[in-house]
Amino acid sequence: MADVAKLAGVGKMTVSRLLSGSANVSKDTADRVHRAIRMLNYQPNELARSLRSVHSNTIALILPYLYDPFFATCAHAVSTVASQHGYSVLITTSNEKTEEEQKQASLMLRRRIDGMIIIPAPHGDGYLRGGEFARVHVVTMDRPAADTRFDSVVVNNRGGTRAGVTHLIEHGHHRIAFLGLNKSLYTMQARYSGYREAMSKAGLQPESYVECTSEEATVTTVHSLLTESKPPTALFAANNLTMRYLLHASKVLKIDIPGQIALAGFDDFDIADVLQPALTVVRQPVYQIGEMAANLLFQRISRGEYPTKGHRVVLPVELVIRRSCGCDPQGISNVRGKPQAVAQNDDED
Amino acid sequence: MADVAKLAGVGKMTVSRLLSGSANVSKDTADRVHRAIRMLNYQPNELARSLRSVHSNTIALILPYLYDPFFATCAHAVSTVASQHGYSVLITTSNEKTEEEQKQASLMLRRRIDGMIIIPAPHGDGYLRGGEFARVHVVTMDRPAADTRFDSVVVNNRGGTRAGVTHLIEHGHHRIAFLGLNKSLYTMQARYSGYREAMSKAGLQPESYVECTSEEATVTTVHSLLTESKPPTALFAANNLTMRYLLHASKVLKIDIPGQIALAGFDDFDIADVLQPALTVVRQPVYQIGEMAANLLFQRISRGEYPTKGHRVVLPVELVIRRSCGCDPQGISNVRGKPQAVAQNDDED
DNA sequence: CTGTTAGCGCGTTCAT
DNA sequence: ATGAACGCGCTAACAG
Repeated sequence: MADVAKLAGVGKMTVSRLLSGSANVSKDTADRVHRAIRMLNYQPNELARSLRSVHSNTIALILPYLYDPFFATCAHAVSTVASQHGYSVLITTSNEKTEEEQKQASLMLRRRIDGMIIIPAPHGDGYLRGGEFARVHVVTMDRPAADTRFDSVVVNNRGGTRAGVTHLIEHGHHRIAFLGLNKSLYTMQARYSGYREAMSKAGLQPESYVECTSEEATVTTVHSLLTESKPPTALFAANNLTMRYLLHASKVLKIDIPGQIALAGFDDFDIADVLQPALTVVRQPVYQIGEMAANLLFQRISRGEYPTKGHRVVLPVELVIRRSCGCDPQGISNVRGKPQAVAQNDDED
Repeated sequence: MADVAKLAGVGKMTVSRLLSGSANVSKDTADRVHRAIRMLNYQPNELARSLRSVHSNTIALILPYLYDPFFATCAHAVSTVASQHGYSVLITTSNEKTEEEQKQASLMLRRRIDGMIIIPAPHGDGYLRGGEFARVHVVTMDRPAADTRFDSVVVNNRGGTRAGVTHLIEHGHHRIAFLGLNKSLYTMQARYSGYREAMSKAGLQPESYVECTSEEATVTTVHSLLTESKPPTALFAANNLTMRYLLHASKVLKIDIPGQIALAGFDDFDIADVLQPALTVVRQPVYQIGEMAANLLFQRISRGEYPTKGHRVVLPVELVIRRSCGCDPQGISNVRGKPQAVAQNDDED
């Protein structure tokens, strides 16, 4: 920068001012400076800029995995919004491990990020209460934060599941099993609650939570489930991955869907409508989750104050009825299924 | 840091040395400093550290989309390797647009990143020849770089496609169509070459490239393809997305696979083996692409020199035979299909 | 083994 | 409207 200033015959400050647009610079000198910048191919050092000013124009994004399409889509949304605000995104994966998440979070702090968006690992975000996080803006998504200071964006897990399970009940099913991943995940618990509510409301007995840990294990689990004395006649898959395990198991065990067993699940995905049969699912607004989280974060950043109470945003979901639940085939014009809004209840999640 | 030094009764340099482990510090003073650090809850400022030293311990990752599972998995690998090396990753999406990519790339440069990994948009990486990139380490993946100074990691697109198409030919098909995305993508061109080679070698006439731009358009395209005077009896989908379009079209048009039309594609994905029929695909080592790219980058960073000639690494692919090609159903033990190595040819890509 | 000096490249604060 | 100092937090280069 000193070189530019010298070449243009001005002080460094004039160059600085011109670049940040903070003060008025006469048309004449501005031109000279611009030319000098071109000549020398000058690029400002953002590092030095961040060191001097307080903000780094960088936010951190910490999530469990990147190869999960749900998380990746959230990340894409965050990245897009950040870009629009002129911010960069430092991304890291926690592999659902608290220690990794915490380690990365404090590394980010040392890098002086202006804010962070986290999909917290189960039980793990207590560290956010620590003093070092007192002066950072934090927003969590998909799962709420333990610390109520922070904003979080979640979807209507309970209501959505209730709608999905209720739909299965309306098909005449009495014994419906709920299959999910690791029980300690917030989303799994919320969805299981929705399942129990739907069953109870219909006067049915909720079954206990069935945990699917792997593709292979799920085959065994489903097999034993179906050879019980009173086997379920319908299954609800708590998320994408569970659904995949289930589909694999149903293929291996040669289960006819929806003839023998009806099926519905939480979270829509790319080829859910192309499968045989097309899957009935609760669709969540994946991109919007990330978008909303990022917007909340930038809102906080621009306000600059650290509120004592965070807000929990609950995004609505919709039931997409296709064929795996037992509904009739639909015409070509409606091959994607007709989304059906799920009543939104503000205090739900 | 000055506070820590004062509290411990030492100079700032001692603290600095202790933290970076660059020189020996006596056990005695080290303890005092450590205690002071605890007391004051001192966290080093990585920004200042980067400004002073030459390296920022940060790399940039620029890719088209994050919601594409292929790209996301590459990103996950990069993030994991970077973490192992103590590096952070600045991520951005280009949306396959050259301008966005270039803009982000130079922003990264101003942030003084130590290296960058790019999945370059078509035609777009000429800017990498610019002088500002002379002092950065760059590795591209999935697609080669225009500038031969840089390393790149690609897979055996041509050989893999040749193997897949040849397999279809061995099933007795003579008219095989090749469907892909935007023709200007490197991978599409390489795969189309492989297709033509396989056809020519078998004495068959390669069909022209069929471009699938959207789900809806593909329905129309496939329909007109199949109502030609001599319609193809087999289709090869050049990637994941094309395959999805194709599956959608085959559902809408009620095409029986593999009875009416045989099908194979490039790039395996999560539920390809669960579909009816299970898909025969060329599987590429997605995670390894990102891993290898990151390793190459860190290798370059640690060497510190900027070579004039980059190396192109070609990763092998394998043909996973399932049912959509017309092969017989396989037992449960082999439901994932049996991968079959594709002969690797060093100068292929 | 440890302290001192001198910047890294900027922006803030004062002066002009 | 512009320039000169000073300092952000840290480390490289020399001292001792």
